[in-house]
Amino acid sequence: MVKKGKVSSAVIRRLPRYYRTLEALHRDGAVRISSSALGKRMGITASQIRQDLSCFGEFGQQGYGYNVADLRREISEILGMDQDHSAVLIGAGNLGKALIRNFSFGKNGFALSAAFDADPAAIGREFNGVTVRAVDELDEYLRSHKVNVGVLTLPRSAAQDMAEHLIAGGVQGIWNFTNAELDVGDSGVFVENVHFSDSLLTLSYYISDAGQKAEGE
Amino acid sequence: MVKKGKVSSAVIRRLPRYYRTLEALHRDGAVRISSSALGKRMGITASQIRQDLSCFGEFGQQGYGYNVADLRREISEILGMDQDHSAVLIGAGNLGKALIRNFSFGKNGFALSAAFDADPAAIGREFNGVTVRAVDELDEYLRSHKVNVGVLTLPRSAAQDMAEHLIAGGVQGIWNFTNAELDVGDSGVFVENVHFSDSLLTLSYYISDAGQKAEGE
DNA sequence: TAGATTGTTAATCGATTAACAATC
DNA sequence: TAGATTGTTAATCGATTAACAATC
Repeated sequence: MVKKGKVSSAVIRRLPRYYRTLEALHRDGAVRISSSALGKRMGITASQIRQDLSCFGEFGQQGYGYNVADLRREISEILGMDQDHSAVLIGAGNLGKALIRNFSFGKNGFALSAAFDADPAAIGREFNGVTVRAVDELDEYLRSHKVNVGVLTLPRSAAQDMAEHLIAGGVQGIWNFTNAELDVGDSGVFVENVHFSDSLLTLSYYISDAGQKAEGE
Repeated sequence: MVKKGKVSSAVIRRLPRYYRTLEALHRDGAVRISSSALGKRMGITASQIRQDLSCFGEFGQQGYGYNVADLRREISEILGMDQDHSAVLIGAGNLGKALIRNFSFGKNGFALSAAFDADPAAIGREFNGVTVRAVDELDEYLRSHKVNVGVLTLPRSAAQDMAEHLIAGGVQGIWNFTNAELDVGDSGVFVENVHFSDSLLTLSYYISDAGQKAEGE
């Protein structure tokens, strides 16, 4: 049912939001929704929703709209949420611990299987069922376990080095919380950045004296 | 020197990255850079850089390029980094504490002046010079202090309610780390979302079986 | 000066929106 | 059936890239 050509990243970046909205609708007990109702709720056009979905298949029914549970499941499959991805986290400092304890990897289709840290004081501690190991053990761990994604929550200075270990270890993606711009060469590894700074500076622009004109998201 | 019309959000979202790159160049001792060299480093076209910058003024010199330190400062001003913004954080759980301790608000032009939490056990504790207060005191705090931005690092269930307190208290922006889609009505308050889930799901798509075609950022 | 590089205008490309026949 | 709503094609809009005169 899921066909894919080359889909633009603009479309891909909207998929998680569709998923999240459908999840909320489902939680509220909605059974069906039309593209126009969904568009109104999300603040985008019905046309865009239908156009986006048409990249992957036909999920609706004329005169009816979309079944909420079905469409949610379809999108979750498109996003690969059913593929039992595994992840390891590197850098069990404040942010790393916050992710281990509060972020639900499971709900997003990931199993967080291990965490690593360079600080001897952190090693051996366990958070939310995940034990912190010595970073020296990373290479060996990657050899003996299938790991799809490495999560980088460590100081910028160590980021590139650890990224290279992850790439050598065969990960397919890096979820990068450091401020570093990672160089993955021609490895084909996908880097998804979460740059807190960039985000706050964008906000800064819009609330600053000169940026007043443009409002909204 | 800084002129602004209505600048597209595509341009705005690139500004922090320009700033970050110029910051790195400056750290490495670079004095001047041309749009083509900067473009090569960032993986975008020289044309785009010149086009982007032209929204705000003329910062270069024919035959020379741009002075790194000057352009960095110009962009920091465009982003409002010199405007002494203040912020309060709501929700001093793991993520909130991680931000208080690790994220440099100061480097981004913000002073984090207070944190609030609903849990009595958290109240009174101090992290990185910021004391955690009872969330009941928020309204009064906002009345007696000028606060530009509220940072939401609390459970989704409480997010909308707290957003409304922030809006009533006169903030201009909300930095939202919760998974909730906030409704700010016609307040004009700008919401900048950091949706971890959306980010990880995007990564999930690109590393999943069907998403293989498209690589790179 | 000659070469390099800007800022800007024009051309291209891609993404969003509108329209509508198909059909549940 | 009649009304509603899809999937898709065409039209529009906006963003990116190319080209080039101006000039340091």
